[in-house]
Order: sequence, then C-alpha cells, then structure tokens
Amino acid sequence: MISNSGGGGALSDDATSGMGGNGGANQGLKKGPWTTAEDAVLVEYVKRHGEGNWNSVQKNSGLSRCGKSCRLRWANHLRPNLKKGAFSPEEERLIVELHAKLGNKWARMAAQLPGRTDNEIKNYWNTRVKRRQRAGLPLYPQGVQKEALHQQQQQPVLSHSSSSMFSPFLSSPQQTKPSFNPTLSLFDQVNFTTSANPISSHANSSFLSNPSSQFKFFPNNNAGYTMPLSPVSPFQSSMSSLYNHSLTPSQLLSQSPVQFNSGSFDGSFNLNQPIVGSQFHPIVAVPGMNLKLPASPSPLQQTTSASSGATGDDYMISQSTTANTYVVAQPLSQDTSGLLDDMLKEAETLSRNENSKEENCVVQFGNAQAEDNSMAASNKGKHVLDGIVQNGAGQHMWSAYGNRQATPENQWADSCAAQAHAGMKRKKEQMEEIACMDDDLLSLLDWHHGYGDVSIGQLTNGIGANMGLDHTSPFSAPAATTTAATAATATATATTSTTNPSLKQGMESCEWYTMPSIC
DNA sequence: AAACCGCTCAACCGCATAGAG
DNA sequence: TCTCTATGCGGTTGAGCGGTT
Repeated sequence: MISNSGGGGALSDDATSGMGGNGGANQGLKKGPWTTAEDAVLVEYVKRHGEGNWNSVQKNSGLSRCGKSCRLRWANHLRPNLKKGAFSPEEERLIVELHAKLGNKWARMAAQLPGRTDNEIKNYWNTRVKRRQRAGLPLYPQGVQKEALHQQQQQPVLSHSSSSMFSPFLSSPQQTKPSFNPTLSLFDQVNFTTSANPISSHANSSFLSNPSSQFKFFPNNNAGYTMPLSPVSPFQSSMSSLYNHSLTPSQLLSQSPVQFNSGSFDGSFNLNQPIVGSQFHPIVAVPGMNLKLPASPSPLQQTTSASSGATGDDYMISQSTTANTYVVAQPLSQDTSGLLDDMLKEAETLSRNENSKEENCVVQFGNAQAEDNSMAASNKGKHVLDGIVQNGAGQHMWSAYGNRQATPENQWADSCAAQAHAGMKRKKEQMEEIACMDDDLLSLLDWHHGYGDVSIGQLTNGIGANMGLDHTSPFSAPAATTTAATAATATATATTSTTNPSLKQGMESCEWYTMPSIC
C-alpha cells in the first residue's frame, strides 16, 4: 500500500517533488516512501524537540507528513540503536518463543528485542508463517510449544492477559456467555479437525499447531460445537476449542453425561480429514457423532510401527477392544520405526512404574528441545515419542505425560501446580488484566467456581491422587461430549483405571506440543 | 531476454486507548 | 462525564527485487 496520493507506488526519491502537487487532497500531506531529505528533516526535528508531538512536526519543520507517518518513520527507521539486517538465530528463537506466549503482540515482542521494531517482527513472523505453512511445518518448534503451554498453565486462571493470545474471544462482543478460555480448560491438549466445517485447505495450516491460536468459539447448535473461527485465522483451532465452547453450564451439564461412554458413543471416530503431518484439524465432535479413522480403519492396537496402516504422518485414533479406550496415536514416521520397539519397551516400563507419575509428568517437558535439536533428532530418526505407553490390551498410547493419567483433573492439576511454582512473574500485568476482565469472564468464573466438583484447589491437591473422572463435572462434560479421542480416553481412563492400572492416558496424544518435531 | 512468481519490507489504514481540557 | 486529540497497535497493501521458467 505504498501509494502516494497520486496512486503511485513506492517511488524513488524524486517522488517527493512529484508528490507535492497531489498532496492537496490530503491537506498537502505526502504519502509514500520517505526520501533522505525528509528523513534528515525529521531527524533534525527530533534532535531539537525530542520524540512525541508528532503532529507538530509538519508545522514546525515544514515536512509534509502526517504525525503518524513521522512517528512510524522515526520508530522504524530513524531512531538510534535500531538494528538492521536479518534476525539472528537467537532473535528468531526469541521471536518464536514470544509469539508462542504473546500471540500477535508485536509491540510487546519488540520490547523484548532491543533494536527491533514491531513492524520488523511482524513481517518476519508473517513470512515465517507463510513459509512454514507452505512447508507443512508446525509454526512452533516442539520445545517452544511445550514451553508456551507450560507458561500458559503457569498463569493464574484469573489472569488472562488482555493482550494474550486468547484475549480476543474473552472480550469479544460476539462471545456468548460463558465462554471458556483455553487456558481455563483442562483439555487444552489435542487438536483435531472439524467434520462440520471441513476446510480442506486448512490441512496444511500451520496455525493448527499454534498454541496461541486466537480462538473464537461460538455456540453452533444444540447438538454440537462449532468449529472455532478466528478473525485472525479461520484455520486456527485446537481441541481446546472443544472444551471452550460457549455453552451455558446447564448445557454442559445436560450434555455432560459423558457420551463417550460405551452407551451413547459407539466407539468409532471419524476424522473427516486426515490429520496429516504435525497438523491437527479442529474437529467438531457432535455428541453422538461417529468418528472414524480417515486414513486407516485399523485399530491402533493392531498398529505397531511396522503394521501401521497410517502413513508416516498420519495420526490415528482407535478404539481398544477391551475398554472404550480411544487413542490418538502419534504418527510414527518411518524414520522412527526402528526405534519404536525400544520406545515401547521404555514406555511399558514407565507404565509399570506406578509411583513415578509425578516424575513422568515432567518427562514430556524434558523432551522439549530447541528447534534445531528437534530437527536434528528428527532427521536422525530419533524422533522422541513422549511417553508411549501401553495399556493392558497391548494398545500403544502415545502419551504426552508419560504414564500419568491424563484425566482432566490431572491436567488441571498440572496447570495449577505449574502455576504454583511459576512465580509471580507477570503479577503486575496480570493484575491489570484482571481489572480489565469483562463481565463475560467474570460470569464464567462465577460459574466456574459455582460448580464445586472440581475446584482449583481440589485439583491441585489431587495431583497424583487417583482421581476418577467425574462425569457430572462440567469439566468432564465438554471433554466427553466434544472430543472423541480425548474424551473417550479420559472416560476410559476413569472407568478402567481401577481395573486396568496399566491403562494410561492417551488424552494428550495429539497435542501441539507433542507433535513430531519436524521443524 | 522476457515473463512470471514469490518474497521482503516499508508504509498506510483503521481502530483502540490514554490523556487533556 | 464527555469530547477531542495524540499516540500506539495490528492488519493490510503493494512496489521492488531476485529467482525461476
């Protein structure tokens, strides 16, 4: 949009003179690229008068630029200590991390990158998004994803940053009450595709692995849950959305009786779209809907690294022959197949270790690696499958938390526990944000605390405890009714945990931060 | 050599917010 | 409390450049 008033684009320096005449339409203000002469004038002005009061630049310096333009020019190009040139690897890493934490808060990101401007960062990021989207790579390296999630979990529930990645829907006027913030969710783990809104072109959307997706959740109808749509990226979604749909508590409760129990859920999944690569697609799990495997009908228990009918990057969901245990399996790339047995053995060992739940919880994060490392590992075929565990039926479950049961409560507890040691890092900011919370969120919180089945404290205290899934809990309800694999697994976990101690969760089997590190 | 294509980056636009009067 | 103004922020645009066909 570099266009001067004459409609021309980026012009050379002589455009200045050319612009003079046409500027009349804009009160003599020039648009388009800055000339060196203009830069000099602006620099001189700032030297004399300092920054700010940009509108007076035109008056006092004779520069035919609006204040906005002057400020932008100064901030992005003329101010001292600006770094020019390509981002260093360290800066790139930082940007990725910051974006995972902050979302599209370019100015805040720029504040963390001395000498860099928000515009630069924004451009870099958009380029990166394009590039990685095209390449079918996840937007975030595995390590960053994990860290970002960790940080999200560390944030107190009440402190949803107004500038956080999820804030848009918190404050969205379109939002119905109560809307669930992903960070409130216990189930913000698994990404799926939507059957209600199959947008094939989204298949390669790297947004789908974006933990900072700016979700918007709308109630669709009585039966199901809409695919979250975002004005930022309509492709963004995650399983978390399914737990953050806009339903009233009563709706939740009415639908809560975990329809993935063997009764109402027939045990078949149908992902309308294959989950390809490391991307997952939002899924609308309408209660009662059948979910079937898109790529391979084979149940996972028949699927080993060697026998898997899935292609290297296909994620699979299958049902256990024993319990209604639904498992989302990580794609087992052929590169990894040679290691699978070892990993399975290791996972099996882990699964037997009933006392190591807490420690195993950390395993997944311990596997977080820098992008380069992940790439290296991936290239070497040493793809880390976090916590592959095996249930009693020989079903391999790819578990993000190792053998720790991924009940919603546990995840919630994880979050709370993480918060507990997270420190009060952003306390001030968070307090400000709390003050800015809108009624919607407050309503949500009221509701949230009104349902006492699972309070934060309980959940926190429940870490490591053998907490069954409370099917009447509003927290279990969305999971059960909206997410096939996760909910079913959670249900199965709850229903079989006492009879099958080795059955471990597969709840987080498809989460963005446990995706193959192919970055 | 020319056409095409994709990428980068500078700049603009609209909206939101803060502060002053 | 309201209005106006200045500033900040994020999204978008499009020229220019380099690579490819």
